[in-house]
Amino acid sequence: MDEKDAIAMLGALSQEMRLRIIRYLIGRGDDGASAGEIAEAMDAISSKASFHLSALERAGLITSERQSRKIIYRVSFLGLGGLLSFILNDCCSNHPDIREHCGLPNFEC
Amino acid sequence: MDEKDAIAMLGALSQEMRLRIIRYLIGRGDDGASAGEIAEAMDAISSKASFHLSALERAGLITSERQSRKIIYRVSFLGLGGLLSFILNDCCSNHPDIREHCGLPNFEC
DNA sequence: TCAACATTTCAAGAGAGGTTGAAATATGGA
DNA sequence: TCCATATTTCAACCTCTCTTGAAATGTTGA
Repeated sequence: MDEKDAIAMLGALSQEMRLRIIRYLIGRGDDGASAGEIAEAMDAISSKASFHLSALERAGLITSERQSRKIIYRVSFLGLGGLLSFILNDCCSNHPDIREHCGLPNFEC
Repeated sequence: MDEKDAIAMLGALSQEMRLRIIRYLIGRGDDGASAGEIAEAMDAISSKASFHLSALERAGLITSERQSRKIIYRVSFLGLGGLLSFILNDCCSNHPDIREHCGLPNFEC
């Protein structure tokens, strides 16, 4: 996870429908959801949902797996965790007391 | 910190120079840095730096304070912490074991 | 008040990103 | 093979963002 990856992930998350998709997929857990289910849940036409799903996948925030006719999307905990670590470490490595300002519990960075 | 605020912050961070400015200002700590120092550190013309500084300030990620002729910018630990909390809580509230996937130490969400 | 300094604002142009409907691709079952 | 289903790709259009140089604003000291 370098700076370029982080910028791509931040950009992918900074869009209303994409953030809603991430939240929806987190709620679905390991089951994930098909592109059609996601489009319906977002109240969006298929091409719009597909556009945003591919943006999220390109950024490494979700994964896809074909199951017969459907394509199942799942949130990538690895990707999301990597982004959080990037921000936290960029934060904490330079300034040890930032954690406190962040309202986050104490832990080693 | 609602969804709109988070999207604005994520969008503000998802740009190379703005992310570099944040990292630079974190390194400067409470002293902060003037617009001119930041522009020089970023190797950017003043209007370009000013454009990105105002984007970061609008998003709540940095603060500004005039000191005679100069304007001192500082990273907003409150803002940055709020964004982290938003992502973490959105994450953890729905799915308690995501922390583990994130590679983050254990703590209460 | 005037000049130098520090920074922002503005307008214009280039480029990236988002939305839409239609067409294309892929899959499974009759 | 043919049809229905599921999803993506494409092109067109619009909007938003970024960059640049020039002009405007605010501040200090002579």
